Amino acid sequence: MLRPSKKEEILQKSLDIFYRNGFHATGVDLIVKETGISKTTIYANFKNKEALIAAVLERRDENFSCWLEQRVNHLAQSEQDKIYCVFDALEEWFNEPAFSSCMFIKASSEFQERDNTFYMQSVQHKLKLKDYFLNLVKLAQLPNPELVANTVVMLKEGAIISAHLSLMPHPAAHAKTMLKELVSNLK
Amino acid sequence: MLRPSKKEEILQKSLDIFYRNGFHATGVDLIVKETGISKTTIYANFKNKEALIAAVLERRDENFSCWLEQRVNHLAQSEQDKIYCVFDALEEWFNEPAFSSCMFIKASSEFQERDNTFYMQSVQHKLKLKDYFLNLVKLAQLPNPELVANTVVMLKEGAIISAHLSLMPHPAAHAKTMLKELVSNLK
DNA sequence: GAGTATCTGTACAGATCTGTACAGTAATTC
DNA sequence: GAATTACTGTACAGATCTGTACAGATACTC
Repeated sequence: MLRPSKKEEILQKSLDIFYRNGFHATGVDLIVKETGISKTTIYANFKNKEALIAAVLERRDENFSCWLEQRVNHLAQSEQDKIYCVFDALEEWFNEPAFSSCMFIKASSEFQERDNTFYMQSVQHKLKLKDYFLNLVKLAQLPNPELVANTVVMLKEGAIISAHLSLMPHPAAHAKTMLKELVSNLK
Repeated sequence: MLRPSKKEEILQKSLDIFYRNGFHATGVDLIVKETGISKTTIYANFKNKEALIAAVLERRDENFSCWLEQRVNHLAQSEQDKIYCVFDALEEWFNEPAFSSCMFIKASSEFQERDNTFYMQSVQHKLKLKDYFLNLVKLAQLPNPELVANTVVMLKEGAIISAHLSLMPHPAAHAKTMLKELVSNLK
């Protein structure tokens, strides 16, 4: 059996490299160079580059969902507050030096066919988050939770693009304000 | 002198191919195959693939801005209505069979370095549209035009991603509703 | 410490990609 | 209709990319 630590190392470092450098633009030789792990070992752990990308996206999905939930739980003062704290967490993310848009927006930009595995993984990630938002909205006992969850999705995606392209200052804060105003109209 | 029509043909058809297939994933040989124009002629008109992409993005910027302005002018019942009709135009765009996200979101996904030419072209395109929205907001005599223009940008980008990944039904209509509610709170 | 599993390094096959060379063809110009 | 200009087609150099082969080194196991 291969030791799990090597596979983990390849996965984690590849995640960074693909996030930073893109999918098509990143060759396996670059991963070899930046990880210091031989190409033979990489191909012993992952059938091919596609399998590595699939694993990277799966891991990213877990990492991001987990991180977001933890930050929201930490930042929120109450159950009602959680849905708004999503945007405080986003602001933290945008302010990280390594922030460079959302990995799944980038994946679905490079792999656009509807039947492409990576495109579908991207959709699944976004729908999973939408479902999480739906739960938070219900937790806050807001009316019309499906609609509000869609609102949160729209604001989140808009904020990510706005942050990535520096289209405005503090996009997440602005999105949070927008959400609060929209919710106050519902009541 | 080369006839302008060939250069035009290369440019227009390349635009479609890059939009559909991505930048890294599209080789010059594919452009040769799909245009029926020889590689020699392509390289006679464009110094290299980079120059072709730059020209494609420039053209896309012109096409999209022009198309949006025309659709808004056609759809709007009044000057005050124009800013909201941006989202009616977006809905039309999303419903086109060939719709596949925004070319500049995709360009900035594939070319992420801040000093990359294509990344910068993408930012410029988005800022140009933001300026157009600012003018429409002022035309509608809304308070705090800078803020509302940012709101429009955020909703537009969020709607594009939501449409591309099919995260909800009618994202543009939802965004339009959101904008109207937010504006009604300002007054 | 012998044997086994894991990893490295290099080398390379085969595909693909950018960009160029060049001979020949079609169209324009004078 | 001769000369120039624009375009095609093929071929290819050189770089790069995926994936494999294989010999040797290193670490783990009993």
